[in-house]
Order: sequence, then structure tokens, then C-alpha cells
Amino acid sequence: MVEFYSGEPKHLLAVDCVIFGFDKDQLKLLLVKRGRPPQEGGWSLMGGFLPPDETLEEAAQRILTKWTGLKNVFLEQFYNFSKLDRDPGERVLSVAVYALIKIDESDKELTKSHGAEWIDIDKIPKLIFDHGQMVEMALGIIKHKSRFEPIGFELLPEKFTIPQLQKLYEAILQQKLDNANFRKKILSMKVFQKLNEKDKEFSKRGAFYYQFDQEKYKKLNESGSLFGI
Amino acid sequence: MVEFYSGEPKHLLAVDCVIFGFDKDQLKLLLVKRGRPPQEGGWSLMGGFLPPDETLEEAAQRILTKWTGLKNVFLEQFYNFSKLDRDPGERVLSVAVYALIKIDESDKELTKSHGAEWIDIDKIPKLIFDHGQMVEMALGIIKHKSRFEPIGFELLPEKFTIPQLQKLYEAILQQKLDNANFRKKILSMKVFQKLNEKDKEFSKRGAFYYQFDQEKYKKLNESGSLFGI
DNA sequence: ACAAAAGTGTTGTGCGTACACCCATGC
DNA sequence: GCATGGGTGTACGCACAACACTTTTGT
Repeated sequence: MVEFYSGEPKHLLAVDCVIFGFDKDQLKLLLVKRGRPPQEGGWSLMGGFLPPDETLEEAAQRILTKWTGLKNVFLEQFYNFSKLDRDPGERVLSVAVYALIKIDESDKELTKSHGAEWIDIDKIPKLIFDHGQMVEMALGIIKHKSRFEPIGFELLPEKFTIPQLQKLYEAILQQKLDNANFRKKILSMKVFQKLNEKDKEFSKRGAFYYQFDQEKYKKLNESGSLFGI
Repeated sequence: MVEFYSGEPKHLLAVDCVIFGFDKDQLKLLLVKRGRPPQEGGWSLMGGFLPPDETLEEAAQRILTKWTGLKNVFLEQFYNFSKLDRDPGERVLSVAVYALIKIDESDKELTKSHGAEWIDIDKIPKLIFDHGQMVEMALGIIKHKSRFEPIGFELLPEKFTIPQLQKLYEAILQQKLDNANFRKKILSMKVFQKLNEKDKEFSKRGAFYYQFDQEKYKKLNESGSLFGI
């Protein structure tokens, strides 16, 4: 094989994942205590070095599967952290990725067996390196994004109620929403299917389950109209 | 020095810049014919390998200065291209960056002497590797971003007229805008200073120059209100 | 005088917000 | 029968789009 770029500098490249989940009415993050030096034992995101034979997305999906058992997770790279001394070990660049997963579909045993934990978003401990900054940034991004794209559904079970969805948005946007208006807004998009079944976990009366209709959403999206919560 | 991560895979990492400019009423891109194999002679973005002692932003700024003479340019990384065979030479990951510059302040001689050219956005030739995809993506991003943040001013001279600004937005959004409404919208934000001076290049009557008031914008932005064109 | 671009005024519609209200059910 | 959360109805105001209109000036 011809080496076109011999002599050019090479870099260690990590992939770090900010993994969001939602349970009850809490937005959560998957964290683990780092198992190798430097800063062994500090709270960390899930990550790893990029192997020679994987794209960044493939590496991120592999990491997600390793810790949650899930495949084809919704994820997006959002920033490269490239400060020279960000890792006190050696120079490592990190591609930060955020992922949205349905906790109820994840393999909790697997997660536990690796020593990872779901931690409420408002109880995040100090993290190693610049991982705290990554979380901050990812939060800002899903906050912004949730206003224009229906990313919420990635975090909820297949069947969910409108009040549940509202709680999720309140957790992401960190503000109370008017339930009447939220309901109208959401249903006006017509990307939902109402099911003939109620959830009675949170109230006596019970709330109807809905399902996200991917097909309808695609059509809507292609026709150019946006979300806007 | 302790090697914490010896044995981990290393990668070639390029920085490629999608450089936007605006002249008259045309959005333009800075392109150059590639000077080394593979695909020598094909149209390419400005780029280079990341050196061991630079952050990505520093590398991008250095590249911008090399081709335009400008410093402290507005730029943002937006995506990593990591397909295994994206560069037919060797595996190279590329951090794509877009930059917005004021052509009128750039060193056109320098640009020319390096053989680079400003090319109208609707006359972009086929580009090497995945550079075409990078341009597509960058366009989508500034289109989206221009609706919520005042990135337009990065592309115009210090002094500009409202009709000029409108033409820029029309070029970015690729649609005609109503001049009456555009004007009202822009001026309602109150982040402009009207100057007592007219530009007569484009009309007999002449249009008043305005200046972007960074201070006012910062205050506005901090108080949470957004742009929304 | 007229063309052409800059700039103003007016009006209707739709959407978000606020908030009052009714409904179903377990205790 | 009352507390609790689910769900509906209405009314106001603002932001925006549409478009008719006036102003300025070079030729």
C-alpha cells in the first residue's frame, strides 16, 4: 500500500458519550467510575479510543451497546474537545457524542454489572477531565433541539401519555409548562396515535396512551414545516 | 514522560474549512485546486493536518490566516467525517469547520497568490473526497443558524445598509424576503446604530449605513430573548 | 417625467399565553 | 363528597405576512 501521508502527525482520538435517559419525571445521565489511570475512580462518561476500523458513529454505537444492551440508538456527535492538556495522561482529542435512550428497554443488569449508574441530572457529581463541560454542552443542545425536533420520543417508552411527555419537556427545558397549551400544541402536530388504553400509574382518572407516528412525522418534516414547542 | 496510553491506535486528523464570503449580492465560497496527490488538481476546501501542538480552533484560524490574511475569524467546527475510505490515500478523519469572513477586509492578493478563488455558491464545481458533503452541511447549518443568531454581520463590512443585509439573508435562506417586513424585523431588535451617511452604489436615492452594536446585542442575548428572522 | 430603489403605513390572520372551567376516579 | 390530576374552551395580544403607498434622486 502506498503511504500518501507518511510523516504527518497522528493523534489519539477518544469517543465520549453523554447518555441521557428519562425515568418517572427525572432526566438522568449514565455515569461510571473510571477504571484506569489517570484519575482512576473519578466519575466519568462512557468512552473509549477510536479503533482503526470504525467510524465515530460505529464506535459510539458499540459503546452504547456495551453499557445498555441497546442497538441503533439515537445519537449525534456535537463537539471535539481538543485542548492540549485536557487529558492529564497524554494528548487525546475527544469526540463528544450525546445519546438518547429508552431506559425501560435497556438491559439494566448489564449496566449494573459494569458498575455504571443512572444519576439524576441535578445530582451530577464532579466529573473527570472536561466531561463536566461535555454534559453542560449536551444539555444546551438537547434543550435547543427539543424545541424544533421531536427528540423527546427517543427517551420515552413506545407508549406514553401526554402528561408524561410534558414532564419530560419540563425536565429538559427546566421550566414548568402550561398543560392545556402543551397538549394543544403537541396534538396539533398530528404525529400521534391515540390508543384505547389508559395509564393509571400517576392518577386516578388515568391518562390515555399515545404512540409517535414516525410516518406522519416524516411527511410533515419533508413538507418543510417544523416543530416549535 | 509516562505514556498512559501506549498501544492505543492513532489517527491522521485533518481540519477542512468551508469559508463563506459575501460580495454584492452573492454568497461565495473560497476554493482551491488541490496541490498534492491523491486527486491532485481537483477542487478542494482549505485544509491541513492537525499538528501535535494546536487545538482544532487554532489550526483552523491558522488556515484562515494563511489564505485570507484575517485573524480571529468567526468559525465553528460542525462535524467529523470519519468514513474509513473517505480519503483514497490513507485513513484520515476530518474535522469540518465553517468560517464567515468579510471579503472586503481580506487580503485578496494573498488569496490570489495561493491560487485560491471565490466562487459563487450556485456555481460550485464538483469537489474532492467528501468536501461537497461538507459544503452542503455547512449551508444547512448557516441557514438554520441565521434565523436565530446574528451571524449575518460576520459576512458584511463594518458599515452596511438594510437592503444589503436583506440581500445577504436572501442569499443564505435562498428565498426572497419582503423588504418592508425585513426592515421592521431587523430594526425592532434595536441592535443597530444608524449612521449619518448614505451608500449610493446600488440606488439613486441612497440607503443609510448602519452598524451592528455588539454591546446591545450581548445584553439582549443575555436577557434570553432570541433573534428569529 | 419617469423609473427604480429606499423606506413607511395599514390591516388581517394565526399562534402562543393565560386562565377559567369541566371530567373521571379512588379514597 | 372532595381532592387530584386529566382534559377542554375561550379570550386577548402580539408577531408576522401581505401589500398598498410615499419618498428621493439620477437620467
